[in-house]
Amino acid sequence: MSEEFNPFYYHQTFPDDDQLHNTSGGAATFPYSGENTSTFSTDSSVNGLQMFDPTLYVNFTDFLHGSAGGSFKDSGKPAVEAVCGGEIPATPNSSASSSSTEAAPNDENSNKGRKKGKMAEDGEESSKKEGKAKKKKEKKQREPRFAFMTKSEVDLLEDGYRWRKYGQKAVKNSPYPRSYYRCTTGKCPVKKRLERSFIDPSIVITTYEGQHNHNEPAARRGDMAGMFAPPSMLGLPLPQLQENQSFPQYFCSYANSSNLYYQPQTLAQHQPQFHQFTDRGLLQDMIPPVFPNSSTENFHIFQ
DNA sequence: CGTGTTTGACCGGCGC
DNA sequence: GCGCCGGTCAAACACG
Repeated sequence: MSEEFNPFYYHQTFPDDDQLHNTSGGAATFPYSGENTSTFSTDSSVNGLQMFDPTLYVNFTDFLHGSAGGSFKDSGKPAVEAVCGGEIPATPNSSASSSSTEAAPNDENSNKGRKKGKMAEDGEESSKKEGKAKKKKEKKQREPRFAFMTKSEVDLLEDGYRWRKYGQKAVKNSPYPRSYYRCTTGKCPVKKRLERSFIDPSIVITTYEGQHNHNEPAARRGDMAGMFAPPSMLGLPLPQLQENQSFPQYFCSYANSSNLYYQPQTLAQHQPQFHQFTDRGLLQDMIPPVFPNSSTENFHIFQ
């Protein structure tokens, strides 16, 4: 494995969203760095995640290890850094909230419809069928998902929310299992999955699904809230490019069925999300992330 | 005792 | 219809 963080870039798509899969390639010019024109391809995928060829993204590495970014290897402590990718609905604000409110009851229904498990011996048939019939009515809709990768020695990264693990499964073709977590705050529908990349085991792939229905992360220790959670998952407005930004250090993108949105951010913006762990997992000089109001207007679009 | 994890069974979708 | 697979359930367990 290379010593440097290899910014594989994952981009989440829905299984039935083949528009993006049909995209054979494209080109992007990164703002503020005229010569940084890269191509991208979407011909490979892993577990439903589009995987961008990292070799085409040398400039990402430059961004991530740019002058202001510093080295992530300059201490013996576990280091973390992240590249994120994801998908937002066509109208991020409205549909995001509606989808989350829709999903909560759905989830409950499905749980009730099932219940039981190995304990079932007697008159289970009826309830089983009931559950099936209910299920059949409407195809379960996928929540918007947002995947990003973090180079970290710890699997479960502190993101300010409280999570309960509810499952673990072996991942096909990977020696590393996938863990399933649910947000434990109230009836929050958000789930996340964690798995290590089998390509580079030092990388943790985190996939968030759904939107938190509570504004504030349930700050547990008040230290790292919001560190690794993508802004959209925090219920925060998406970050906005500013006039005086000169060096994008952090790359964040979203895609819907027709467009891939991306947005570089300044170090100042992403700094709260990129830093070293100390041995206690605490951070010094923590400042809250600042995400000015924004919309997809502020994103650049691959077409 | 409350909270969180482990783990085998179960469910439903999907491809063959 | 069958088997595979990803996702989820929930009892048992661990721990503070």
